Amino acid sequence: MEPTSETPSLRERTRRAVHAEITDTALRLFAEQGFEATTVEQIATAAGISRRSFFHYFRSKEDVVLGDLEALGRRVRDALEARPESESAWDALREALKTLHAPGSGAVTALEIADMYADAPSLRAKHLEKHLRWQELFAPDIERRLGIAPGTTADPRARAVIAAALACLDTAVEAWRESGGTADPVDLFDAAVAAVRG
Amino acid sequence: MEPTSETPSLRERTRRAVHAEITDTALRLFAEQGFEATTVEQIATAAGISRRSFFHYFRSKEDVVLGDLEALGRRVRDALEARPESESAWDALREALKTLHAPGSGAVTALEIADMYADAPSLRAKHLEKHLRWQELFAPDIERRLGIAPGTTADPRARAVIAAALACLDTAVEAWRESGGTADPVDLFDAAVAAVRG
DNA sequence: GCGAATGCTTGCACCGAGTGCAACAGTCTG
DNA sequence: CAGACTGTTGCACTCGGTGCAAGCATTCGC
Repeated sequence: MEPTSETPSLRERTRRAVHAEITDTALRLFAEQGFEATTVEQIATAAGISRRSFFHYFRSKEDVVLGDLEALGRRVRDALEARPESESAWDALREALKTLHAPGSGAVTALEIADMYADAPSLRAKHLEKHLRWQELFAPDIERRLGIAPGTTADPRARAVIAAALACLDTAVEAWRESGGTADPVDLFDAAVAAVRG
Repeated sequence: MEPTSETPSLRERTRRAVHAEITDTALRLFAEQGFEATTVEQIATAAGISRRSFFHYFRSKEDVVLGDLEALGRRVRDALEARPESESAWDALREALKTLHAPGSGAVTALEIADMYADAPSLRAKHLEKHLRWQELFAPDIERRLGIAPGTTADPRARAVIAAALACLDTAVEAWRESGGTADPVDLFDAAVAAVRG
């Protein structure tokens, strides 16, 4: 066992460093020549590791861009569960999703990331795939807010509401990208949600 | 040029026959051993053609299952545009999407297809990808119903509503699959839509 | 501090999806 | 029948991704 909260042990530190190095290198290459045109071979070489090692750090090329959407999902879920008990499913979801509107540090801008999504179908695909996991992650809370018994068999309602909210998020981001980053993403998101709720 | 509406010419007929043969063979294999466990090699051999020829008929392995979602999308769009002018975006979409609830002929049941989706991420991925095309296909009509000027730059609303409706469809189908095909898909869909609309 | 267990890197061989190309066989037209 | 056209096929290749085993560094127990 390693110390989990102590100094992260040399191994852990180098691991994180390599991870960061790969991420930076890859994102730079993606931004320069496009996601699909960049091979794992190139990334590995540029990052100073072997092709094989790349796959020890990332399960797929897409995962470099996606980052840790798993952890992000948990953060949103926590924000969701922190919303007032009385708040409606939609309101709680909308506010919880706004916590995603974060700084965006790093040399590669959020706009460039959005551009990658725009011309790489496989990237969009894995992104949407992660959203399906979020559905299950948020479902318990949303079921409660909708007044659905937790064990209800095959009830599409909670998942539908969550999927709809995530669709609002994605269309808002896409619209923001199309605006060249000039529009306010939160406004776009709110507009999308309002339109969906009729 | 070939006659487009005449007797479809031998070539065209054999082409269709081979297409159908591949589809049947592939779906049977998928149902038997699973989508991912089935290789294109196997399908081609079982269908009596070469691996290379398979890719002359289908762009990808997934396309065999997806069928012609392009054409299906156009049919839904036509149904959408046929809805009364005065109908709201949501109502029109909901009713138009119900036209998808069709017979389902063929040796492989709709339930088996749904099962394939359930355990093949790449299949889900391409499916969702097609939905993005549908978004653009339905957008003009929905923008009109929402009272948005057609040329409006980067407005997420129409696409958000469409994506939300499609999400309802997908979650309804998924819930139907989980019920083992016992629940009524149309009821599930209506319930999902009602929940999303708050 | 030493040896052993552990973990990371790497090369290698392999698989499966998908593509470009060129040769070949069948069909259709003049 | 000759020539244009179209579909089939094999071949070689690219790329993402995985299993395996050898080698090297680190870490842990004594």
